[in-house]
Amino acid sequence: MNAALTLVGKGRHFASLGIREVTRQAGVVPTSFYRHFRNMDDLGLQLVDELGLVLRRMMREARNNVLQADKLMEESVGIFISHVQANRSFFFFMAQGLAGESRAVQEGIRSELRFFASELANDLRRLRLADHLSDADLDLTCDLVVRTVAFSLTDLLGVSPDDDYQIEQIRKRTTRFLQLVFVGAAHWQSGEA
Amino acid sequence: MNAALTLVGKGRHFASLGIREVTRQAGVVPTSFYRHFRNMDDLGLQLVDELGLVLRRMMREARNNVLQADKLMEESVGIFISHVQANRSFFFFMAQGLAGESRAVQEGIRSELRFFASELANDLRRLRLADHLSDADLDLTCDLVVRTVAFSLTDLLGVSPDDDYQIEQIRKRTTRFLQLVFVGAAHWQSGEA
DNA sequence: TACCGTTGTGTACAGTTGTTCACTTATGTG
DNA sequence: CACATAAGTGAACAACTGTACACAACGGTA
Repeated sequence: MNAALTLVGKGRHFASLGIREVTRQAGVVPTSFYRHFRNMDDLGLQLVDELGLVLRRMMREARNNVLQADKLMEESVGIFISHVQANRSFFFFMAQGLAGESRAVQEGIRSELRFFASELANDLRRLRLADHLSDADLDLTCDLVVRTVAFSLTDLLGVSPDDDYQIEQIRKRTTRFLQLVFVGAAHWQSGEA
Repeated sequence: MNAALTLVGKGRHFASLGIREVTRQAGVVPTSFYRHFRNMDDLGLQLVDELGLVLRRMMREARNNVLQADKLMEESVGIFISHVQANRSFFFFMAQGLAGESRAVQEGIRSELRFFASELANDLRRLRLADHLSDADLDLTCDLVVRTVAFSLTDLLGVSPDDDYQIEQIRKRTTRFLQLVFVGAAHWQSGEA
């Protein structure tokens, strides 16, 4: 799994990886692959599971560090970006998988995102930051937030990890996107659709 | 190019396509490939160009059909969805390319999206629908709109093209996302960041 | 009609791929 | 220690890959 991730981190697309290639990178004979996975799809699914862990760690850190509500978005986006930097390959895999070859991997990642959005909704409820929104409208908002951040991932992975200027631009832009969404949510009234 | 697109439409990922595979699908001998393209990346780039045409057609139709501002979003999302249905393979290619293997293709698609966002900003200015926003804030809003729609693409491509119920759900959800963004834009004041 | 540039063909080759099988080696538990 | 299970090995296979080359059919223009 590390080998596959490494290759993805080097810019290869997961869908184009072969068994021999992965085992070569892992420094192991091709047949060893079958001791652990049935095929590449299987490996992909297990990577999705590990990705889930990465996302949960990120969520936990965000929850711990965002105590006062006013800096909520800046801090969260910052944490997001630093986790992406620290687990670049994983997030490459995630970005690729969203439109990937394997339906199962695709669905796995999508469901991680859904989970993330629902946890976010819980937190906002708990912090009483969304009292005027119905459950459905809060879900809508959180879904949009997660999508926006997920799309920023594409930007982030497109620039070199030490191009601090560009990363800062992405950070600011993403933060403003979220502010825009929350301003929308603050003035949202259910009936208006 | 049609052959490659067909394979992508069948669920294959562009990055995993080979020259022989594509020529086989095209009903042509492998060597013929080199009469038209230097390699698969080259083919991808030419597909991006054609994708540009598809997007421009879509934009034109949206401009013609959205005369009264009140139904702007419903109509636009509808047009978007019908174009996706009519050019499914192209949009598969686009969704894949955003996190694809070839940096050039990736940048090409991204620049199509930027163009799209800037045209959208022009239109909104022209229709005087965004008079209270600075140019920068209007750009921000339009960028977010385009991203949101682009992400919906992933949802749309994930469901069967004749699953009318699910498509309708996506249509409604995407529309509401856009409404949320525009409510945000309407109440946005530059200073608040 | 003769000609030329474009597209397509057939053959060839060396390298890579996924998968199989019988085998050795490592690892941790009773 | 002995032993069962897990992990890794090496050789072999047929199938497939990208690419090269010399040659043939096509289409339009002079």
